[in-house]
Amino acid sequence: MQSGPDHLMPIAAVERETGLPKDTLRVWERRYGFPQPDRDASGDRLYPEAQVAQLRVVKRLMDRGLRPGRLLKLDAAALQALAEEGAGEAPPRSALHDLALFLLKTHQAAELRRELTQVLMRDGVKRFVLDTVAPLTVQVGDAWTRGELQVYEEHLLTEVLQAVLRQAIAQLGASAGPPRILMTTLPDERHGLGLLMAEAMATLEGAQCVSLGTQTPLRDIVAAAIAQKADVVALSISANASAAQVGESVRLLRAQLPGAVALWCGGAGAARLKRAAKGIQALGGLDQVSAALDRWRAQHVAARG
Amino acid sequence: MQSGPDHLMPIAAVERETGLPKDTLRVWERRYGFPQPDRDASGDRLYPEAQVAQLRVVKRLMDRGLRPGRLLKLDAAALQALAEEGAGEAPPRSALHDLALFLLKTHQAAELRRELTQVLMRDGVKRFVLDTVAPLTVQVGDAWTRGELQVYEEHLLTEVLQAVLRQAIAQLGASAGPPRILMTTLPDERHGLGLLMAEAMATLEGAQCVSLGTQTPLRDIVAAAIAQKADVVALSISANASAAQVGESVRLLRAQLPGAVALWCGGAGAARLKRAAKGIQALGGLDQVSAALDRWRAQHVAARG
DNA sequence: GATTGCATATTGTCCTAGACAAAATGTTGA
DNA sequence: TCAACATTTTGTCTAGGACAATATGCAATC
Repeated sequence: MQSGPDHLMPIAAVERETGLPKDTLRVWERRYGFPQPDRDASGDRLYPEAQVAQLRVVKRLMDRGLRPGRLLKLDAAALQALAEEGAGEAPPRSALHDLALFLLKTHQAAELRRELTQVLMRDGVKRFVLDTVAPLTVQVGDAWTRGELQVYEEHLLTEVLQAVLRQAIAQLGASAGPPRILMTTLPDERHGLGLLMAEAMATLEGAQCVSLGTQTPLRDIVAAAIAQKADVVALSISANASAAQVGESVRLLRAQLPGAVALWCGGAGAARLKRAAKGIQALGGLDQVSAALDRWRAQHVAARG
Repeated sequence: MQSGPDHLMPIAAVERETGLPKDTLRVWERRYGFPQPDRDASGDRLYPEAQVAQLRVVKRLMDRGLRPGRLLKLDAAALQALAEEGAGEAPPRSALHDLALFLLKTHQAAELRRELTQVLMRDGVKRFVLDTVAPLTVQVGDAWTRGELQVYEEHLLTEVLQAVLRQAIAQLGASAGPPRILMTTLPDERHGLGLLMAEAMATLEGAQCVSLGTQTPLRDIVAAAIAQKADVVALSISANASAAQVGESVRLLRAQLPGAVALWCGGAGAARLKRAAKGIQALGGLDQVSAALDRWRAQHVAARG
């Protein structure tokens, strides 16, 4: 992050940095009076770092379901208070997390990977996912909100974590039994880390996972579910996706999948699904994967036995 | 890819699909009369698949350095001819490539990875990179141009290839000696595959590579080069990046790096660097990594001896 | 009380047409 | 052959309006 209290960014940079489209930034300025960037000699917007920081907080709160109409009337202090209030349980900040963030900022990807692999070996897959990976992603999200982390540094961490998790999954895969779970995300979802964590948890519990990766078109999900004779289709839904779009997609998917195939949704975005329609099961967290599997097996043994 | 001869896409979808910003699409229509999309009831643009296909070809040719002013006057046939002419050596289409594309389209990532790893074991790292990975990326680029591959499918292949290459590099790393090479990309470069191929080649030749991953800010490259006591800084530059931006960045980097540190540039974008300024060495292809290393070692032994 | 239906408010994205600075190209002179 | 300058090309930005999709508030019903 460039320092200097009066560091100014053009609108395209703000779009990259915050993920808010240029059109949206302009219309917010017109409607709500915020952000209110400076202008250069030819009238182009130049956003002070402070406003960009506030926009990051706004983005974060919107991902939790709050709406811009309210947020953009608040000043920086009120916004900050709201963010901290809603943050829920203070994330346990460990020495490992600090080390990871440091390695990330100094681009020592290989070192970071080695460190994480070591933790994985020491704690085992389950504890690694629940106590290290999941909190780390939260920490990194917070660090991004505070402007301490570049977007590409977040990408780098994601890459490293994915590599470590894949390696872990590959070493588990041998003893796989039912149910067969088809894991993927919806077409506009680009976050694959949650998916991978879920895959690790499920594989650990002895399920047989087949991952299609991210951004699979609905028709392909359906086709693969049938071709692979999946018992369960599991979707990972991040906080980014618009609730409406997701709801529609999930409903459509449920309609097109064979009735016998269960549909599980996890991730921050899954919590925002209205009342989960029948035939759609929302998992509140990674720790519920195990319970969901137990339930499925109980029902299935009963049905078959 | 949705079929149907009259499949229509809104402008946002075209942006996603082609990588051409909405603003650019609109100004091209105003200036050159192409593309000329249909309109829906409320006047919003709807692009027929044929025009999107042509836009993909235009994008491809622009990455080779051609300018839109010329390209957009041509009709589909002329454009196609130009594309095939410039394509140079026909890429050797092997059975493996067809298999890889098939596995990609059916989302069988794990299977694909297994297949590629097998080829890697059979052929060795050098032949794997030169004969399999590099041609495969070309094939995939072509397939994208023809609209046969979704963007996310390209991402998926990239991920798989990166995983396989990383694994290969990790197993080579033991016997590393001079020169120490710091490998990375410029800040706006998001393609990391070329970097990884280069790293594999260099590691294979006994060099000691330290990778910073993609999108490293200039200051961080300089800082890392000094901290790591690098002999060489190697940049991977894809066809996407604007030649001017790249030129400026490279010049700046050269100025800030210690004089004793060599600066190597590779990738399709490196070829477009004007006359390479003194102190900047452009590598024309992956097969030149080995020669560049030999040269460096010869000079360095001579200087020291 | 919980759910459904409908009116209202909010919100993101798209539109037009103009402007301008940065980059590429062409031209001139050493 | 190279540098300096003029011209054209090109991408990105601006303003203010519009509209459809979504969320919210409220009434009516099971």
